Amino acid sequence: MRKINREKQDKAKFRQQQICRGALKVLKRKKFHAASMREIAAAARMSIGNLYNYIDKKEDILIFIHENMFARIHECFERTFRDYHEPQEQLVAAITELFKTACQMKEEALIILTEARSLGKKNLRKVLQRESEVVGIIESIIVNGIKTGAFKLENPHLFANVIASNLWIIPLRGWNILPYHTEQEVLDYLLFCFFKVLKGAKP
Amino acid sequence: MRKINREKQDKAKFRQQQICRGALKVLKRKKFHAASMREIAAAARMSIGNLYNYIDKKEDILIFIHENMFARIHECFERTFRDYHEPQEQLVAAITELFKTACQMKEEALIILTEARSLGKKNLRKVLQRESEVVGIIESIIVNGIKTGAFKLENPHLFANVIASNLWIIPLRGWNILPYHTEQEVLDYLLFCFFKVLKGAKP
Amino acid sequence: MRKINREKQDKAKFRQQQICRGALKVLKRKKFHAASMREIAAAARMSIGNLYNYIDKKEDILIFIHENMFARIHECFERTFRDYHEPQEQLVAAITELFKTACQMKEEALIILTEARSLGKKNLRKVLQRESEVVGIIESIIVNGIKTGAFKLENPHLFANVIASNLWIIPLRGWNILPYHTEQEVLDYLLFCFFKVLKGAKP
Amino acid sequence: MRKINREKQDKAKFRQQQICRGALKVLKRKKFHAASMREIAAAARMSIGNLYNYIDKKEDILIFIHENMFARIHECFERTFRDYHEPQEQLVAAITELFKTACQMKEEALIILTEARSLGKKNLRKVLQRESEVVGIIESIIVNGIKTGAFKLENPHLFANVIASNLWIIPLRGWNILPYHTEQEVLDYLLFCFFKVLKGAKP
DNA sequence: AATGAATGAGAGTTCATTCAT
DNA sequence: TATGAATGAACTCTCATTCAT
Repeated sequence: MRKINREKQDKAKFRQQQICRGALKVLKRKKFHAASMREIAAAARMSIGNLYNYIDKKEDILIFIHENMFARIHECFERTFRDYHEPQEQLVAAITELFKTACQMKEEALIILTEARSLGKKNLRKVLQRESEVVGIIESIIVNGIKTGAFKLENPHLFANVIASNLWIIPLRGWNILPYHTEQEVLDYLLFCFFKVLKGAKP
Repeated sequence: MRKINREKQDKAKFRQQQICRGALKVLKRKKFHAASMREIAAAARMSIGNLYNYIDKKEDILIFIHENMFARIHECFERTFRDYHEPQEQLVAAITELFKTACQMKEEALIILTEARSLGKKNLRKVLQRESEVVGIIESIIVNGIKTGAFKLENPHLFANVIASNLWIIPLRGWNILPYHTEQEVLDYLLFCFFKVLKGAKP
Repeated sequence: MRKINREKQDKAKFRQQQICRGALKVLKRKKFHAASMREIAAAARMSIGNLYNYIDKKEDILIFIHENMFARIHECFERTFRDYHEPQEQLVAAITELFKTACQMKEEALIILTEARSLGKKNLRKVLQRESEVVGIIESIIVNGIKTGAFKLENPHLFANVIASNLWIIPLRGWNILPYHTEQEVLDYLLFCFFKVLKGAKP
Repeated sequence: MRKINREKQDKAKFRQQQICRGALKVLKRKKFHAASMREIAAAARMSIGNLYNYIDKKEDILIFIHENMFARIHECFERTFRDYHEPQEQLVAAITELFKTACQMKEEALIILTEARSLGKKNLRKVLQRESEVVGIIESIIVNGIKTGAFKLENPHLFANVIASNLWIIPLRGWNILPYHTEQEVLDYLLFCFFKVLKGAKP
C-alpha cells in the first residue's frame, strides 16, 4: 500500500519534471503569459487534459520552476558547507557555485526574475521569502568572517544583497557581456571586486 | 502650414505622455499583459478609439515608457558632463544621478527590465542597443579616468557593466533592502564599493 | 447629456432583448447548460464578444428571461386590478391571464421552472422571492373574497399555492394534455375545479 | 451457467443501485450537468473506470434514477389494487401513496422533472410514456368510479392529468409551502379539493 | 472486475484592434 | 479628433469517455 503510494508520487514528480522541461522549452522563446497551455503541453509531450492532472493552474508551472531552481541553490550551499569551513573559502565556494548555477539555469533564472509579478499573492510571498533566505545565508557567512577577522566590512546585510544581486548578472545582462567575456572571467572579476571590498578599510 | 504640423506634433507628444501616465498607473498594479487596453485607456482618460490614434499596437506603450526613461537617463549624463570635467567627479555624478533616477522611476524601470521579452524583435533590438549605450558612456568615463591616472583598473568594459547592473538594485531588490536601509545609504555604499575597486591594485 | 444616456440605455435594453430572443431560439432545442454561448450569440446575430458587452455571465441570460417573464406576469395583475374590482371577477381574470401567459411563454416558463437550480445563490433567492410574490397576490384576492363572502374556504395560502402550481400545467405537462384537449378547455376545466372548491362547504 | 449469469445480473443491479445512491448524493447539491463523473464515482465509492462497466453514458444514470422512481410508483399501485377494490378507496389510496412517495423521493422527483430535457430522444420517449402510464392508471380508476356512480365528473382524462400534476407539488413548490404547512396537511387538502370536484355537479 | 491516467474536444470568457458615427 | 460598440481569435481549464494495466 505504502509502496503503491510511493510509486504514484514518483510518477507525479516525474510528470512535473516533464512539464517543467516542456515549459522551459517554450519559455526560452516567449514570455510566460504568451506561452499557451497548448504549446506547453505539446512541448511536454502530454495532452492538455493530462497535464492538468499534475497542476491546478498555469501559475503552478512557474512555482515548479522556482522550486527546481531553489533546490539547486540549496545544493550549492550544502556542498559549500560540507566541503569548506573557513568563511573566506565558504564565500568563494558559495559565490562560485551560485554564479555557475545561475549561468547553467539562465532561462529559469530569467523567468523567475521577470515573472515574479505574475504570481498570486500567496505564491509571491513564498518566492520572495525564499530569495531573502539566500541573502540571509550569504550574510551569515560574511558575519562569520567578520567575527573571525577574515573580513573587514560594515553593513554585511547590505553587502549580501549586493552580492546576491550580482550573481544574476549573466542571466540578466549576458547579452551585453558574453560577446566580450567568458563566464569564468566574469566570475573571477566579481570575486575580485567583492574581496576588494571585504578586505578593505572603512571609506 | 509648418506651424500647424508643429502643433499637431505637440498634441501627439502630449497625448503620448497622457497615455504613459495612464499606463503607469495601471502597471503599478499589474503586469503589462494583464493590463487591458480598456483599463489603460480609462486610466489615461481617453477612449480606446482615440488612444489608437496615437499608438499602433499595445507594445508601443512599452516603447513610450522606455523612451521616457532613456530621455531621463540622457538628461542625467547631460547634467553630468555640463557640470563636471574630472573623470572621478563625472563618475560619481553620473552614478548618483542614474541611481536616483532609477529610484524615482522604480515602476518604469521594473516594467522595462521585466517586460523587455514581450517586445517584438525590432523593438527589442532598439531597447538593448540603448541600454548598451548607457554602459558605453560609463565605460568611456572609466577609460578616461584610467588615462588620467585617476582609476587603476583592468577591464573597464566589464566593470561598466557591473556598475550599470547595480544601478537598478533598488527597483529589482528594493523589497529586500528598503525595509532596512535608505536609498541614500545604498547609494553611498555602492559608491564606496565601486571606488574600492577603481582605486585598487590588481587582484 | 441625459438624452445620450437615455439612448445608450435603450440600446442596451434592445440588445438584451435581442440576446433573450436568440437564447430562447436555442433553448427551445436544448437545455441551458447544453446551449453554448457561441450558439446563443449566433442565434442572436451578434458576435460573442459583443454579447459580452451586455451580460457579465451566461447566467445573466437566465435572469433576463426570468425578468421578462415576471414583467409579463405583473402586467397580467395590472390589467386584472384595473378592469375588475370584485374578488371573484378578479380571480377569474387573474387566473385566465396568467394561464394564457404561461401558454404563450411555454418555453420561457419551462426554462425558468427547470433551470432555477442552475442559478447562483443570490439570483436563486431573487427568483424564488418573485415567485412567492405571485402566490401572495393570488392569496390576497382569495382572502378578500372570503371577507366579502364570495368565497368559502379554509387555508387560502395553501390554495393559492395550488392555483399557482396548476397555472403551469401546460408548459409542464402539455405534451400529455394538448394532444387531447385545447388550452381553452384546460383553462375552463381548471376554473371549474377551483371554483368548486372556493364555493364549497368544509370537508 | 444460468446461475452464474444470475449472479452477474445481481451484481450489476447492486452496482447500479450503488451508482444511483452515489449520484443522488451529488445531485442533491448540484444539477446533473454540473455533477462530474469524477464526483459521482467518488460518491459511489467506485473508480470511474469501473463505473463505466455498468453504464454506457452519463445519461444512463438519469435513466436508473427514473427506473427506480417508477418501480416505486408501481409498487404504490400494486399495494393499492391489492388492498382496495372500491374506486373511491382506490383513488384515495393511490393518491396518498403516490404523494408520500413524491415527498420521500423529493430529490429524485425534482431531478426527473427538471432533467428530462437532457435526455436523448429515445430515452425521453420512454420516460414520457411511463409518466403517461401513471396518468392512465389514475384515469382508469376514475372511469371505474364514474361507472359505479361513485364519481360524477366530465373529462376524466383531463382530471387525471390535473391530479398527476398536483402529486408533485411538494418536490416542485415545497420551498414555498413546507415552511407553513406539513406534508400531511397538504395531502389532506389536495384530497379535499379533488373530491369536491369528483362529487360535484357540472360547471 | 477494477483502476485512474490519458485524451482532446469544447466550454465560458477576455481582449487587442477596427470602424461606423 | 474622438467615441465605444463590434469583432472573433485565442486563452485557460473541465469533463465525459477510453484503455492499458
